Amino acid sequence: MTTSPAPRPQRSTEAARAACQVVELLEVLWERGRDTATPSAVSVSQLRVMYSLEHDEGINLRRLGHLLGAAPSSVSRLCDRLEALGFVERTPSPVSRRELTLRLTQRGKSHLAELRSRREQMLLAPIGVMTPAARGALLEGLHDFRDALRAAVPDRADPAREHGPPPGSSRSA
Amino acid sequence: MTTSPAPRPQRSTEAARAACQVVELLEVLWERGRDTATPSAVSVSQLRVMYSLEHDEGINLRRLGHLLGAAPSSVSRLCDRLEALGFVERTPSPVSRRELTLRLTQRGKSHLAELRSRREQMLLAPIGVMTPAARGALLEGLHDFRDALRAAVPDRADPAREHGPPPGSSRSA
DNA sequence: TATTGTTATACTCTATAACTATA
DNA sequence: TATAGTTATAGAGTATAACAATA
Repeated sequence: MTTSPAPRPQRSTEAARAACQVVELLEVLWERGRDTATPSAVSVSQLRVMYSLEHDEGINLRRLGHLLGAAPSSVSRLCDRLEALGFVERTPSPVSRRELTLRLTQRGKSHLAELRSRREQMLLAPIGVMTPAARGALLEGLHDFRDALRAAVPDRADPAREHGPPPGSSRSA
Repeated sequence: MTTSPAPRPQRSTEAARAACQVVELLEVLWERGRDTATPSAVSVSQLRVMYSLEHDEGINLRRLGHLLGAAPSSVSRLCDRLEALGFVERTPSPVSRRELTLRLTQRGKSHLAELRSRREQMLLAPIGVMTPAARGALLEGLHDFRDALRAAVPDRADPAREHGPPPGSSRSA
């Protein structure tokens, strides 16, 4: 008898653990040289703003706050700095005169591209010492993982969640 | 003989890009629910301190600053908070009365373990929807990638770099 | 009145410079 | 004098609360 497909949940656990370990290493590696690398360095918080604006162009400030899990006042201040850097643009909303339209500027997009390029560059050496088989497995696994994560990360400009608290709000101690 | 090993550098580039994309998603996902999840939440900065102390137990404050790429004063303040939380312990060094010995407390280690457990938990659902083959590839690829990163991330308590003073000590009165 | 964005105030993180104690 | 750690001061990120303009 063929034994059951046996989901092997421990494989998932191991993969999750490995992912955490990798991210921890990158948190240290990338953060360490963050602002020594470029003249105008943006903070992690500012970076998260830019990610969100890249994905959801033209959203308003409160919506951005929801995406980031941040208070409107925090986002307002973040946008102050990003606007001063010329990376983000605040324009009046065409639909409501009390709302803003937030957007990455071309300069902001370029900066994001450069940062990504630098980060990728830092990974090439470690990836280069891996065996071709391991490299292929990494590529395949990460692609699928990324797609699964995109589906799992909530919101991402889903206006339906404007009013309801997410179902997972169990306030158990 | 087997046909050309053909380094295929573009495979590395693709893998690096996929890694960046995954980390960006996790930066948003994990940060968003950071301090809503637990009563005593530590910031990303404090977390980096804890990672370093976990790996290099008993180092002094300046060494920790080097590992983090942070100024001694910043590290001192970070340790103030972490000590107040009961996660880090500052004791006099046995070898020099002007140095400190920094260590995670048992409570700090537990907190770290809980945080990791929560993060892993958040990944189980997305990993669970992947095909078994992709999951296996992810696991294998991440393991090797992690090992390669560990070798590539410099320092990690290498006392040889104690005296490399960054060029930039210009003092104009 | 309810909502959008901003400002007021307070606390944390970070850095440079000044300071104390030790080597 | 040089080094290890702390404190002083300042700028940035964050939150809650109060506020102005708009719906």
